[in-house]
Amino acid sequence: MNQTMTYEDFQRRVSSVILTENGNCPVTPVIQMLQGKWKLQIIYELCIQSPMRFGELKKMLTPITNTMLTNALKELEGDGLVHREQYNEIPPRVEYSLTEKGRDLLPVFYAISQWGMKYIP
Amino acid sequence: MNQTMTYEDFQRRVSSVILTENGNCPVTPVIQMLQGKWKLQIIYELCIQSPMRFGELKKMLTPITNTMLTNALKELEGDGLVHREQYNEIPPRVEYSLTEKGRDLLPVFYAISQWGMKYIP
DNA sequence: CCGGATCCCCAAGGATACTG
DNA sequence: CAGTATCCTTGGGGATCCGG
Repeated sequence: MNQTMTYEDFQRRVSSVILTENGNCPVTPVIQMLQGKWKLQIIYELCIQSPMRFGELKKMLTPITNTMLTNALKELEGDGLVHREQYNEIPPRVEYSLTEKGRDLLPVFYAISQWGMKYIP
Repeated sequence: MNQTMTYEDFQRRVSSVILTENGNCPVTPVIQMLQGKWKLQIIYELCIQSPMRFGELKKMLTPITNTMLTNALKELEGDGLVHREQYNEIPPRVEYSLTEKGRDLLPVFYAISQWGMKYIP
């Protein structure tokens, strides 16, 4: 998959790659899931260090606002990529980490990274 | 890269995967490049058949409007993913095809597709 | 400390009419 | 046929203030 392929090779393979049996494209929902100004950065921070508290994430992602961080984390949790662990203490403590589903995105990031290193100056 | 890895493996590898030497993340610009409601569908159509004329693309992507298709194609051409070939005939004819840079996205689509087939019901 | 609730802004998305 | 030009709508992104 890594060397440059001819257009004929590409066309021969593409239907099995980006189209499933029922005719749906599995790529679109994944791209949509990773959209949003802060999501990739949040995932990246949780890759480097995990778990992370809300305040730690906010500090790393400055100048993100509380609202934006809360919304992004909720969506990531809703998509099953991030796990939220709440401890009922005073003062409150909440820790975020990647799920297995989130960690399984690594091959995706790897492929994108390879492409980016080749084509992004 | 394909079997599930432990979180320790993941953390050990991630910095080399989604962070380059200069500290920039090469993933973000690629995701941004693929954003937009119609771009992935356009790329997909050009994978299946190429070259395609403006009207053919418009027909395949119904109910896309002229404005949206024009904008998306211009951005894709500006990013070097799509090639535009104009023939000075009457009536006018313009054909679009993927560049090598665009075809090289196949490993990315493949990785996303694998993830999607595992996690998207 | 970790958010929720509101209100605002602007760019992306889109409908419609027109043209070389 | 392959677009342009124009105007309109929508929702993601964000600032600010409030609460358990």
